[in-house]
Amino acid sequence: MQLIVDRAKYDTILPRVMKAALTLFVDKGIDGTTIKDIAKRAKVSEGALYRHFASKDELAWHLFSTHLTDFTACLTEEVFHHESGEERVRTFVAQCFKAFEEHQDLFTFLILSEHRELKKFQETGTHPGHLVLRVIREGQRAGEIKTGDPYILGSLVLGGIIRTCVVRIYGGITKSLKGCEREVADHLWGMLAK
Amino acid sequence: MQLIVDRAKYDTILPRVMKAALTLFVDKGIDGTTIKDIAKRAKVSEGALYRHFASKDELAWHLFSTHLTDFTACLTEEVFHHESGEERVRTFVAQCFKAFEEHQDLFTFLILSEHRELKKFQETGTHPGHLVLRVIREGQRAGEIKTGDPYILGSLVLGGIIRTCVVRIYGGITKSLKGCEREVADHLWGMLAK
Amino acid sequence: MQLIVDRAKYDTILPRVMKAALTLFVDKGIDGTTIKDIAKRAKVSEGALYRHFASKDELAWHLFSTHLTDFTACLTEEVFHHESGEERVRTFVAQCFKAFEEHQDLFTFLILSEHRELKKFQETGTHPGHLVLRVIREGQRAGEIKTGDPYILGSLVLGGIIRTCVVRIYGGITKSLKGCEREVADHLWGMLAK
Amino acid sequence: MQLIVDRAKYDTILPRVMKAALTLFVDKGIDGTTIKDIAKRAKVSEGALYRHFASKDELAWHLFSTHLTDFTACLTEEVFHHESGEERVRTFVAQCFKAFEEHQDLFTFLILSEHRELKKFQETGTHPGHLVLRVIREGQRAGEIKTGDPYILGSLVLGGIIRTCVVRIYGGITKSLKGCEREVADHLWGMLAK
DNA sequence: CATGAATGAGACTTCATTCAT
DNA sequence: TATGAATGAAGTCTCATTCAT
Repeated sequence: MQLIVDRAKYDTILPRVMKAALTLFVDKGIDGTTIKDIAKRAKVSEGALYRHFASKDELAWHLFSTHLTDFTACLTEEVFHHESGEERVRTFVAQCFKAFEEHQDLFTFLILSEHRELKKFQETGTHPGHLVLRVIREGQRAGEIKTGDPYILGSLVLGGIIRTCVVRIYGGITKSLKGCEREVADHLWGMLAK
Repeated sequence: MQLIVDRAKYDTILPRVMKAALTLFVDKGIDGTTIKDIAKRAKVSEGALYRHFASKDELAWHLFSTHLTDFTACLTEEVFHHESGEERVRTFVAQCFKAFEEHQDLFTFLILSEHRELKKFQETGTHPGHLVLRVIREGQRAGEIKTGDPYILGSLVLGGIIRTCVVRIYGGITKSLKGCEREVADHLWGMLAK
Repeated sequence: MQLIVDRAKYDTILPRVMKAALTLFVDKGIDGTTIKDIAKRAKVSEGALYRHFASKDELAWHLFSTHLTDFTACLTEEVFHHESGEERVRTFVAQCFKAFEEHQDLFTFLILSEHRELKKFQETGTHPGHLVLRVIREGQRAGEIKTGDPYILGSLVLGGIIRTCVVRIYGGITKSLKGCEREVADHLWGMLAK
Repeated sequence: MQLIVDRAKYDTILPRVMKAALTLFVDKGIDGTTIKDIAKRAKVSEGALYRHFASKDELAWHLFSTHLTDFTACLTEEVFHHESGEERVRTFVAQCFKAFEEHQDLFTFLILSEHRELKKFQETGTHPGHLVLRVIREGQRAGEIKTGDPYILGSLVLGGIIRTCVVRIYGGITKSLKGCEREVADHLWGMLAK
C-alpha cells in the first residue's frame, strides 16, 4: 500500500535533513550553509525541504530549539535525580561530557556555538545555564554551597565546562572528556563547596 | 591649517571603518554583515573599503588578528608584571573585565564570539588562553598552584571568565563586572591554589 | 501533448542562450558583453545562466570550443573525401564560404575574431589551420603542390580566405561569397600548384 | 627655468603612456586593460592620464588612429616609390614584415587585432588594405596583374600577409619574417601576375 | 598641474524561494 | 508529492572618472 511507502519515506526524510543540516551548520555556520548543501547531503531535492520547513531560518530554529529543550530536559532529570549538591554538580559535568563525546555535532551546535538564536532561549529557562543556577541556589539554601552571586558561580561552572569542550575540539586536550569527569568535577566542586 | 584637515581625514576614515565593522560584526556576525552595512555606517562609499582591504574577509581578519595580538600583548605585560601566581590570576581577571567593560564590542568580537578565524590563532600562541596556560604552569612549578592538567585548569579559568561576560551581556548579571573582579578572582584562585 | 511543451522548453533555453551570446560576442566582443545583455536577449533571468555555465568565461569557452571542434571535424570530412590536392583546396574554400554565408555569426566568432581563447586551440590541432597544413603537406608529397614552407603556404591560403570574409562583412565585396568560390579557389590553387 | 622642466616632463609622459597602453592593449585587450594598469606601467598617476585624454576609449582611439595613419602613409610612400606592380608588391610585403619584426606590439595592435575601432577606418582609406587595392588596380590597368575582382585579389594578398604574422606569433613559423619576404612575395606575385 | 583616494555605477555571482511538471 | 530549473533580490567586488589637496 502506498501509504506505507510514503510514511517510510516521510519518516526517513526529516531525520536525514536534520542530520545533514546539523553537520553543516556546525562545520560552516548557519549563514555559510546553503539550502542546496543541505539538500545534497540529505539526498533530497531542494524543494522538498520546503515541505517540512517554511524557511532555512525556521529549519535552524527548529533544530536548535527542539534539541535544546530535549537536552535540557534530560539533563534536568538526571541531575535532580540526586539530592546532594555535590552529586548534582558531578552528574551535570558527567552528562555534559557524555553528550559532548557521543553527539559532538549536536552538542557543539547547541552549547558551544554562540548563535543569535540562543538569545531567545535565555529567557525561557530552557537552557542548561538555568539548571546550574537552580543547583547552586538549592545548594546554597541547603548550606552545601558557599554564598555568593549564583549567576557568577553558575557562569564559572558552565563556562568552565564549555571551555573544556572547546579546548578539546581545538586540540589542547587530547584525551576523551569522559575520562576527565572526575578531575573537572573535583575542581568545580572544590570551588563551590562551603 | 590645511594639514590638520588632511590628517583628520586620513586618520579618520580607516578607524571609522574598523569601528563600524566591529559593531556590526558583533551585532550580526561576520557573514550577516554586508559591505553595504559597513560602508553606510562608516559613511564611506562601498568602493572605498577596497582601497584599505582586499575583501570583506580580509577586513574581518585584520580587525581580529591586529586587536587580538595587541590585547594579548597588553595582558601579558600586565600579568607578568607580577611574580606570584595569585596576583597574576587576579590581574588576568581584572584586565579581562576591564577590557570587557571599556571596549565591550571589541572584547566580544575577540573573545566571546566563536569565529572560525580564531582557529588560526589557536596555534600561534597569540591568544589569552595561552597566557593562562603559562600562568598555571609557572604556578605549578613554583608550588603555588595545585597539580593537574594545565589545559583543564586553564579552561576552567578562562571559560569561567568568558561565561561571566556572556551572562553579563544577556542580563543575568546586572552590575558592572569591574565590581566583580574580587569575587570572581577569589573563586578562581580558590580553585587553583594548592 | 505535454511532452512537446516540455521538450520545447528544455530544448529551447540553452540554445537560446548560446545564440544570444554568440550574436553579442560577435557584435561587442566577449569582454564587452555583459551577463545581463545575454540574459535579456535570451529572455532568461541572469541567475538561470549559472545553471548551465559556471561563469561567463566558461560560456564563451564552451561556445567556442564546441563549435570549433565540430566545424573542423565537418571540414575535415568534406575535404578528405577528395583525393587530389586541387579538389581538396577547392572544397576547403567552398566549405568555408558556405559556413560563412550560412552561419555568419558563428563563423565570425570562430574564425575571424582573434580571441585569446583561440590560443589554446593552436596546439590541439582542432583548428582549420591544421587542416590546411595537412592538405599542403600531402599535396607536396604527392607532387601536386610546389615545395616551400607549408606553414607559409598554409597561412597564405587560410589568411586569404579569412580576409575575403572580413572584407565581405565590411562591404568591400558586395556579392555572396558562394559566388566567389571558383574565383578564389582558382587564385589559391594557381599559387599552390607545381 | 621651470618651463623646460615642464616641457621635458610633458614630452616624456605622453610617449610613456602610449607605450604602456600599447603593450597592455596587445596583451590583454582594450577592455581587459584598466586605467590603473596603464598608469602603473607608465609610472604616472591615474588622474594625470585624464590631462592627456578625455577617456580610456579616446586614448585607445588616438593610439590606433595616429599610428595607423602614420604607418599607412609610410607604407604608401615606400610602395609608390616603385613603378612596377611586382616591385610594389614586394615592397609592401617587405615593409609589413619589417614593421612586424621591429614593432611587433604596434603592428599587432594596428593590423592583427580585429578591433571594433578599425571599422571606422574602413571608409577613410587610411588602411593598408586600400593601398593594396590601389596597387592591384594600377597593376591591372598597366596589364601586369591579372584581371579579377580587386577586392578579392587584395584580400588574398593582405590576408596572406596578416596570417603569416599571426602564425609567426603563435609559433608555427619560427624564423624571422624578414627572412621570408622573398618567399612570400614570390608566392603572392605568382598569384597576381598575368 | 600631479596625485591618488573616493565615488558610484554596474559587473559577476550566489542563493533562498517559488512553481511548472 | 517530489523535483530541480528558474527567478530575482542582494551580495561582493571592479573600475572609469572626479576632485580635494
